[in-house]
Amino acid sequence: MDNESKKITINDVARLAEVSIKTVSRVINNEPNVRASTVKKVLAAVDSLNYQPSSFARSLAGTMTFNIALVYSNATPSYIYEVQSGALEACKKWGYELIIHPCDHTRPDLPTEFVSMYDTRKVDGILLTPPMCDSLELTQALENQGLQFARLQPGDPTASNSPFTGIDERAAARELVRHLIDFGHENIAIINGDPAHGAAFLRMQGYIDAMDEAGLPRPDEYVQQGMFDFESGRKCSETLLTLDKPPTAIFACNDAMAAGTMQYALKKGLKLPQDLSIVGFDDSPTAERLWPALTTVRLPAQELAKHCTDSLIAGIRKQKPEKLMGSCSYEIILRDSVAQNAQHV
Amino acid sequence: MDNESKKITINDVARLAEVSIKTVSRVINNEPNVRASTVKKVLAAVDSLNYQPSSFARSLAGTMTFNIALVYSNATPSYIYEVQSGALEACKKWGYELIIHPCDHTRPDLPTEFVSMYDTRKVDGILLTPPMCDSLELTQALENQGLQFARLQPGDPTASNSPFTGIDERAAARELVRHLIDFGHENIAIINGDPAHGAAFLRMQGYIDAMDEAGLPRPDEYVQQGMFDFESGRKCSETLLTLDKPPTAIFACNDAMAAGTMQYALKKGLKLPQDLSIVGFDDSPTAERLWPALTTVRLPAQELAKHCTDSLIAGIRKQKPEKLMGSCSYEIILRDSVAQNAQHV
DNA sequence: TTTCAAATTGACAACGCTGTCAATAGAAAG
DNA sequence: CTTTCTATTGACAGCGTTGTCAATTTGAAA
Repeated sequence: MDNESKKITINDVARLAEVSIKTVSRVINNEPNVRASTVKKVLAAVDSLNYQPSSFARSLAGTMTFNIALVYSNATPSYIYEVQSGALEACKKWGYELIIHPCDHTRPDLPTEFVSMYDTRKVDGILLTPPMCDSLELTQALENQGLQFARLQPGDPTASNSPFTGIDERAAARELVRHLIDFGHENIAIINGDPAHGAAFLRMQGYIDAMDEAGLPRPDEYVQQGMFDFESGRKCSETLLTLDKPPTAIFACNDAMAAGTMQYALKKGLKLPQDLSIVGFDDSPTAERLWPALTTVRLPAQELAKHCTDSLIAGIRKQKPEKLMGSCSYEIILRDSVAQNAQHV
Repeated sequence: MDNESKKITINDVARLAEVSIKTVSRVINNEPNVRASTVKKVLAAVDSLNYQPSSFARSLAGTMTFNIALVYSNATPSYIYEVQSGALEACKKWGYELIIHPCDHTRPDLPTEFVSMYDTRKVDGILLTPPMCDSLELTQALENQGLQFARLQPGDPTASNSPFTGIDERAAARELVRHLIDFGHENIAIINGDPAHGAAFLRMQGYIDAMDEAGLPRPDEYVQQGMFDFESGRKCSETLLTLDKPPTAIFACNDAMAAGTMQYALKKGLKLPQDLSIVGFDDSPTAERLWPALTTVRLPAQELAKHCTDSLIAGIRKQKPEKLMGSCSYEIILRDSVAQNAQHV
């Protein structure tokens, strides 16, 4: 324990290493053109003194803030928690701080708000979560201002050439619906997600892919528009299950809506999964706690966020990211909410 | 829109207001001994220029960092999300930034880790969430170092004279168990939470209060030790429900364990709530999504965190907090997981 | 050996604010 | 109308870095 420890500055390190403070600064920042032997000397001094550069001074004097903003709007707590954990990991690796910035994605002055964070030098870049990563208006505004950002789970990666990370939502949804079909279901409905989310579109496409491949009909009334929340899941399932010819399986585009569906069905007295098979998407904590436990696809949000943040910072520092990738692998989690179609021949 | 806008500094404001930069600084920081008319002039200049002080320069030059750390360990995502939202609100109000700091509460060098955040001037204070708010070793170490902190939901508020906020967990638990008793239950078991959490102790006390008041027996085997997680809820309920004389109602000390209990019971073929009444604690998002929807007590985590953070910052700034209070009100949320005891006379 | 460009290093002035302390203005007292 | 005290204001030196640019050293070519 160091008692009476004054704050260690770059001057102390410079003195101990017998170089100028500028050279210490160069070493700290990995700048080129420093003799290897000098680097060694400085590094030795740094950790002998346990020196930690003052981020305030660095930000004030330099051009970087070493801060990244995580912006989210209208979010699922557990999703944000995972995203944040991943982003934090990447930030730690690079020595960045994560600024948490909840906002409202429907506000028209969002671009201004973000650009201002950048102009006032609060952050060096922004991590855009859904649905903001899908707003062309927003991403283009940011691009025009030369603001660095990365997109988590964008519906259309090519909508911007900023870094992005996601899973192949379309393929995952297709595979999930295919699973239902394999269980003999033919009347499969979908509860779609908030159209502001690109993911909603992709999941719907996956549904279409699987149904069309199997040559199954997709009547209009089997396509319900939800909003990714529990309540909309309930409402949509009510509509579906009171149809003359109700579906025997429902693909809810996320777990929250699947939970709503499940609760409605149970309340109505249906036996699950015998009378109705349900699948969700996300593998949220709730999924395994329901009964029957929900079959869903695991969205590795933490991993995605980590790589996305890593790419963002790498871009800012003009270095290579850990892994060059826009896509992570997903996993279908088989649980108890799907059964063989009883009406099947 | 300001095109070509250079960064506005305190100098610009001083020039416009025709005062020295020091006077602007005084106004910005609400320091005393500035003539009212001067304050007005400066304030006018400030918002005419839309001036935002540089937090870096402020932190570098002054003694405050304007940062608060939110530390958590081993946490429930939705709980942390709520806490964070509340803390963020309070921070915004005071112009502080929230530093998110996940950690491991079992590490022996936690005190050192926190003190170091303070010594290296990363933060001005720390918001301690459960179970860290209950570690005497930790709080005393922080107190000895003169580090400012506040405790969210401490088991024993008097364990430190630092600010704290919570609900009356004991009374809430008592009321909840009372509810079960009112429904004719006599064989009521409890699945206790992680003993590292003071809240677990208080909830248990509430159970004891209610049972003793009603003159009901509390056999040892009706008291199971859980860990606040889903899995432990399952395990404990298995033990309880395979007893010779199983309980007709179970008080799980949080919703996650209640969900585990519910899933086990359902899997076993019990009819809920007819065969078994279950109550939880927290009112987590999962609670309303289960079927039957869970009767529980609403823990206003966001509100608690907001006030706790407010008190923390107020203490740091040596000002009065918005509300002087250690306790918020809770609410019993009646849903569908409790039924009249069928075995009752 | 001499020469010259490139590599390496350092001196010093910002960066935008606060702390200290001295200067000034205003109010109360004589 | 002075004098004294206090409220108000300003000048200036940091805070701990990085950016700029000049100085010095090095290495290879001449």
